[in-house]
Amino acid sequence: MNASIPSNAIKRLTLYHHILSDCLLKGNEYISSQHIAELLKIDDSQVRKDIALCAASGKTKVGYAVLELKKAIERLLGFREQKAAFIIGAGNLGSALAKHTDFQDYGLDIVALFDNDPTKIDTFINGKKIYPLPKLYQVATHENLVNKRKVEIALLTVPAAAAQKSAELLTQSQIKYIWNFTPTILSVPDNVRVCNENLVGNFLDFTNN
Amino acid sequence: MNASIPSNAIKRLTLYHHILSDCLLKGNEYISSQHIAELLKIDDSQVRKDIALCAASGKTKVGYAVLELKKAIERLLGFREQKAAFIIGAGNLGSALAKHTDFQDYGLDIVALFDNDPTKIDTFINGKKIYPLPKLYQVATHENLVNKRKVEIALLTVPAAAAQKSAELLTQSQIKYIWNFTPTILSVPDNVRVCNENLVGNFLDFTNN
DNA sequence: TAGATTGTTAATCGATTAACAATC
DNA sequence: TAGATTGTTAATCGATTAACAATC
Repeated sequence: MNASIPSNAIKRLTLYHHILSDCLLKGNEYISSQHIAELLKIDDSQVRKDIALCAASGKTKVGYAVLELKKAIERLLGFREQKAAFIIGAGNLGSALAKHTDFQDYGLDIVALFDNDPTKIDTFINGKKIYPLPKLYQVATHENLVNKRKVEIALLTVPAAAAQKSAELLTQSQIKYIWNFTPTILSVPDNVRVCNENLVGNFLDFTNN
Repeated sequence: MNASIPSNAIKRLTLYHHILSDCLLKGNEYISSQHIAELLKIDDSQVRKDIALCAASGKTKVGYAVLELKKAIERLLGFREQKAAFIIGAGNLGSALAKHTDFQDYGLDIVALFDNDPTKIDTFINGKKIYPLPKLYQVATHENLVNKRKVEIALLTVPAAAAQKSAELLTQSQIKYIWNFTPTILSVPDNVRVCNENLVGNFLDFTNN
């Protein structure tokens, strides 16, 4: 919620949070910055600096209280407050994301899917209904079929060829954030933000460096 | 292939490459750094600097030759040379990745999938066979059932609860790169590299900034 | 005490942006 | 010519790492 947290810190804090959840399961009460750093193969002073952002404090000689630190991260990143989102495209990827249990825990609430395949319409994935894509505008703006909540986020998982057209429908439907899982560059108005889930880029970086 | 290319540059160059493919389809012969920058909402001198890395050169007043630049990026990032990989977990996410047409174009060649579900064994996804997970070691090291190619990369798409155990099987099977799509932190030996596809982190960063 | 760990400052390193001469 | 664009250097900005006093 605080715009001044660096992107990289947000991403690392999310990973720390995963580690802390693990610790709780294992019954570990304390963890040191060094231990976290080791698991992620990063610098331990970086870990302490990131933790300082959440105003959590540790104990000399023992480290950080796992439960307390976990809650501090949750407060900082604000994932208690749920954000509603649509998934556009109910293929394998859309389905996988609709089932991704973590999203719910981290503040992303998938409220519905949209697809063009008639055999999928009105079926459910993980309790979430699939609507016909042409109904998006209606669902998003007027009828508010889904919990009367304002939905500003869409996960775009349609085939590449349909991506730009879908993006246009999304902007017309007052979506403000498009999380783009397709391997295409979308052209959208300035008031819409796109985040490219650049899988190929991640792969090339991973195996080249 | 050149370890000195900054991560961010690699990721941006991949996006430029997507844009260039689009241009070709549309029949545009030239593109300016400004135009690319606009599409990605970044700085135009950044684009020129990234392009300088591939030793491609543009023309004053007209920009860069699309086809030439595209090839230069391909040379730089080396995705002509295919790298073989396994997908571990043939659920929705694994299936989606197995069908992802882009991977092939960018040098990632999925050669087989592995799963524990008996109903999936010996079926095919996008022409790629699904093997029983316990056979991984054998396939990866001895029999070399798959094209006699050395496979060092695995995409991990199993349920979170099975992630660590799968990672151990992978390291035993001489996998060197684990692209981790599960929301867990893996503990692996130092000679194995893990890349965490941190979806939740990307989401939090995207909607907070 | 000796040793381990935090919290924080300073130093380093790298990435982005600004600026502009050169070019066509 | 005037204007647009590259290529590159310099300036800025931000992120990571090193170092170490304070603490228990």
